[in-house]
Amino acid sequence: MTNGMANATIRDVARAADVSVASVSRVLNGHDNVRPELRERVHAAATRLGYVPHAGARSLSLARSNAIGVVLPELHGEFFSELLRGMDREASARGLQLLLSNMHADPARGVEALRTMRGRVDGMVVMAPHIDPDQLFAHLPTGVPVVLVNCAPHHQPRPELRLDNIAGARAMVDHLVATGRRRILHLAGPVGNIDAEERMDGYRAGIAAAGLEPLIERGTFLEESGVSVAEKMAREGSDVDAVFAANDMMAIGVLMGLRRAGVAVPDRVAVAGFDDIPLARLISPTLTTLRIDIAELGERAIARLTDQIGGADDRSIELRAPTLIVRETTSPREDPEHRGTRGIYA
Amino acid sequence: MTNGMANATIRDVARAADVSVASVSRVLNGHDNVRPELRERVHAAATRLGYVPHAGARSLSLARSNAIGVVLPELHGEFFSELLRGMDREASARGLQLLLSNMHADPARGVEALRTMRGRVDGMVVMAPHIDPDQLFAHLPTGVPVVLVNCAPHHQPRPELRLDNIAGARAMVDHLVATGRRRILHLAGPVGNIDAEERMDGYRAGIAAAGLEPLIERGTFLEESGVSVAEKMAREGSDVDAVFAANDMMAIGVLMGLRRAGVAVPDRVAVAGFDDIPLARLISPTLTTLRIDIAELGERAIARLTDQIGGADDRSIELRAPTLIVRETTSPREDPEHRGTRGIYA
DNA sequence: GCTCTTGATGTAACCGGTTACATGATCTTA
DNA sequence: TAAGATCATGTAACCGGTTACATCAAGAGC
Repeated sequence: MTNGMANATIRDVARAADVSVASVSRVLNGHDNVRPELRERVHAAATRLGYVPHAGARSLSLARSNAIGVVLPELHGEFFSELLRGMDREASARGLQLLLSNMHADPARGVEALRTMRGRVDGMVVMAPHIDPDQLFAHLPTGVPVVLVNCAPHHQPRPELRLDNIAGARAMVDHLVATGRRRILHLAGPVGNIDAEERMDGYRAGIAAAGLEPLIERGTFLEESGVSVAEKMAREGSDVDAVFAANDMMAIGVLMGLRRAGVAVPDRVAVAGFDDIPLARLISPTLTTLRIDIAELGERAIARLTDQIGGADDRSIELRAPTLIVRETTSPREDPEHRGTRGIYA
Repeated sequence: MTNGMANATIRDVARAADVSVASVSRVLNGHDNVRPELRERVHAAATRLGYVPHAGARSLSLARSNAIGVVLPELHGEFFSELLRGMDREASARGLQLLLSNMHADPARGVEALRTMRGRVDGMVVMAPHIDPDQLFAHLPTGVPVVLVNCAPHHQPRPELRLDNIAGARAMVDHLVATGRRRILHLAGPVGNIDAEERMDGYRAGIAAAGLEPLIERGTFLEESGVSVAEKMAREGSDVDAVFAANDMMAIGVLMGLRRAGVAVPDRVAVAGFDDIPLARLISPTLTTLRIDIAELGERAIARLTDQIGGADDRSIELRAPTLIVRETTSPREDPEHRGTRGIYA
C-alpha cells in the first residue's frame, strides 16, 4: 500500500530513543544543549523510523510557515511563466516555498482564493490588473503582509511594484514618430485592465505631443485581435502606417495578418509591441517592443515581501521603466518617398 | 501598521457571540444542527471581527490540507508554463491549491524539497527527468501519494505519466524518410535526461529500419545548441539533408543558424522539433514537430493524484503518444533533382 | 406527571510540533 | 560538606482549529 503506514511522529521518535519529545525537537533543530550520546540516539531512532517532520504542525506552533502565497491572473503565456520563474529563484534562495493561486476573473472567487491562504503563508504577492484591490482586500485577514504587483488603482497602503506603462508607451510613440510614422494606430488591451489603460494613456500623450490624431482599436491581449485588426486594415484600405499593439502577442497577430494580406512590414506599416517576450526576437521580421525584465520583477516582489515579513514598513510604490528595443519591424522605410505620405493600399 | 493587529481566532469569535467554539465551528462549516438565532449571532460576530479561519490549524486537525505539491525541474520555457497551467486548471476545479517546488539539479536539495512538503500537502506530482527517482524516494515520507511525470527509469511502484518519446521520434524519422531525406542528423538533448535518451532511441530505431546511417550531435535543449550545430554544418560543408532536434527550441536555433548561413529550409535541409510549443507555428517557415498536449498532461497528473488520495490504488504507467504535426520546414523539395542526392553546400 | 427520545449546545481531547519552566544531577567554591 | 551555579532533560501548555462525548432542555408517549 502506498499509504498503508502512517508517518512517525515526534512522539514515536521520542519513545524509540527513550527520551522526551523536547529533546527530539532540540536535536532535530540543531540546538547545542544536548549531550552527544543522546543526540546520537535520537538521530538513529529518527532515521530508523523514517521520520519526516510535519511541516503543518511545525508552522502552527512557530506561527511561521516559510511559505508565501502567489496570486496571479489567469496563468497564460510567457509573461506569467517568467514572473514565476523569478519568484521561484528568489524564494528558493531564501528557503521559501510558493503557494500558487489563480485569481480568476470573478472577484468573489478571488477573495476566496486569498482567504484560504490565511494561516498557510507568511505573506502574499498579488497581481491583479483586472480587479479592484479595494474590493479584494475589504474582507481579508489583516496582519498578512502583501506586495501588490501591477494592480489597478486603489487606496491600499501597501508596498507595490508597477510597470511604468505610460512612459513605455510614450517612448514607443516617440520612436515611431521619429522614424517618420504619422498615422499611428494603437491596438489597446481590454477595458478595465490597468496595463491596457495606462499604455493607452501613454500612447495618447505621445500622439498629442506630436500633434497627431489618435487612432485606437480595442483588443483582448490575444494574438487573434491582432490578426483581425490587420485584416480589417487591409480590407478597408486603411492609411495607417504604424500599429503599436499593447502587448507582443497582439503585435505578432498583426504581423501575421499583414503578411497574409501582402502588406510589407516595415515598408508599408511599422509594427511594435510591449513586453519583449522571447518570441519577439525569434519571429521575422523581428519585433520592436518594450522590454520588461519580468523575472527580475518577480524576484523583487519576493524580496520586498520578505522585508515586509521581517518587519520593514516600506509602503512605497516602485515603478519599473521598460526599455525600448528597436528591431526590424520599425526600421525606417527604404523608399524615402513614403516619408510622410499617406499612401492607400488594398 | 500592516501587521499590527493579530487575526481573530475561533475562540475570539466564540466569546464575542457568547457561544462555544464548537458551535462556531459548526456554523462556519455549514452543519445544520444549529439553531438559526445562534447561527445568526455567530455570523455577525465573525464578520464583525473580520475572522478568517487559519488554514494551517484546520488542516492539522483534519489531517487534510487540500493542497498538492508540485515538484518540477528548473522552471524554464513554455513546456513548464503549459504544464503548470493544466495542473492549475484541474486543481482549482477541485478546490485544491498548488505548492510549488523547484527540483534543482542537485539530488540532495531535491530530497529536501520533497521532505519539506510533508504535512503540508495531501500528495505530490513529481517531474524529474534528470534525477534517479529511487535515490530521490529513498529517504522520503511513506504514506504520501505521488504521481510521477516523465521520470527516469526506477523501481518505484508508483502511478506514472510518460510521454511516448520513442514512438514520437520514430514517427518523425519515418516522416522524414518518406519525404525523401536520407542524411538525417539528430540533435539530441543532454546526457542523462530521460526524454533526451528516449528520443534518441526512437531516432536510432527509425534510422535502422530505413537502413540509413545514424548521425548524432549532443545539445542542451537550449536554442544556442541549434545555432551552433547549424553553423558547424555550414562551415564544414555537411551533406546532411534533415535535422531532427530533440526539442523545438533547438530546432528554432537550427532554423536561425541556417538562415544566417544562407541555407534554404526546407529545400536544402529539412528541420523538425519536438513539443509543439506555441512558437512552432509562429516562426517562419513554420516548424514541423511532435505535439504533446502539455496542459492536458498536467490536468491528468492532478486527476490521477486526487484519485490516489481518495484511496484508489492504480499504479499503472500511462503513456501519452505525441502527434506528428507537419508544417513547412519539412515540405518535400520543390526541386526534384535533390531527391536522394547528396549535394554539398557551403 | 413521569420516563424516553430527540436535538442543540458545551467541554475537553486531539492533530504534531515548540518551548517556558520545573526538576534534578553535576560541578564549584567556601 | 553544604550552598549555589550550571546545565541537560522532562513535563505540560500552547498554536487554532475539529469533533466525540457529555449535558441538558423540550417534546413525545404512557
